[in-house]
Amino acid sequence: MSHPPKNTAELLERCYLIAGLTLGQVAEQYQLQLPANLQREKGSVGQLLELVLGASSGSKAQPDFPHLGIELKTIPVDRHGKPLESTYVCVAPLTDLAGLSWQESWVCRKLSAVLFVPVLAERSIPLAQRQIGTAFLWKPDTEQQALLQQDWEELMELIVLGGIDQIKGAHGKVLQLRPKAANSKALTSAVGAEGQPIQTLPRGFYLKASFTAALLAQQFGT
DNA sequence: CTCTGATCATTA
DNA sequence: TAATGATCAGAG
Repeated sequence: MSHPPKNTAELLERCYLIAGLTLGQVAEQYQLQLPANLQREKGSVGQLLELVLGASSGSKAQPDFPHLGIELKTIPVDRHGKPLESTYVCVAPLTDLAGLSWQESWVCRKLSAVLFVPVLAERSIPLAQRQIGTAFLWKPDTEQQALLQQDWEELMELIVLGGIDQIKGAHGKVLQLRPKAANSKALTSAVGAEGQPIQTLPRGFYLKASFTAALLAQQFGT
């Protein structure tokens, strides 16, 4: 629907044009149907925003705005601006990990520049009435970068050493590893405790809600 | 199946 | 009620 934005300024300009509007108003402008609820099409809000802002990558494993190196994330918030959910980052690689460094990891690359679009998303509010907030571009500062790197290295070390099935969502301070699959029967290859190949649930990296809460507070003030 | 977009729903 | 583990839809 929208052309990809030429530069960051143009992207932010588009965000400001929709800030304050409801999802229903934006869907109407683009003549799109919103699902009755998110129980089935959980990703529809993100996909609507991708369309409106001109993201081009679809389901490919690369930033939403490749030319700008920017990743788009809608973030559901309550009336106080607190995140209601953790934020998915990317799938976790479980094999062929030799020599993979933080700097070249997908987590580091995707999080180098993230356009967060807050959406008021308390469950009591019908989807069409949910209001889009003021987007902001986040780049991790030195401290945030260090926290992310620490968690990533700890989690990856466990994966390399065959400890993936011991990893719980509670691991990590700001980054967590959780299932990322169609259901609990989906399987992918990984490394077992004895170094042998095993089948396990696919996992993804997520930013904990407490971390994104801090980013929102940093942006908008407590 | 893998990866994208995420939120749901049960547990602790 | 927050957090963890489970799940849904679409593109490729």
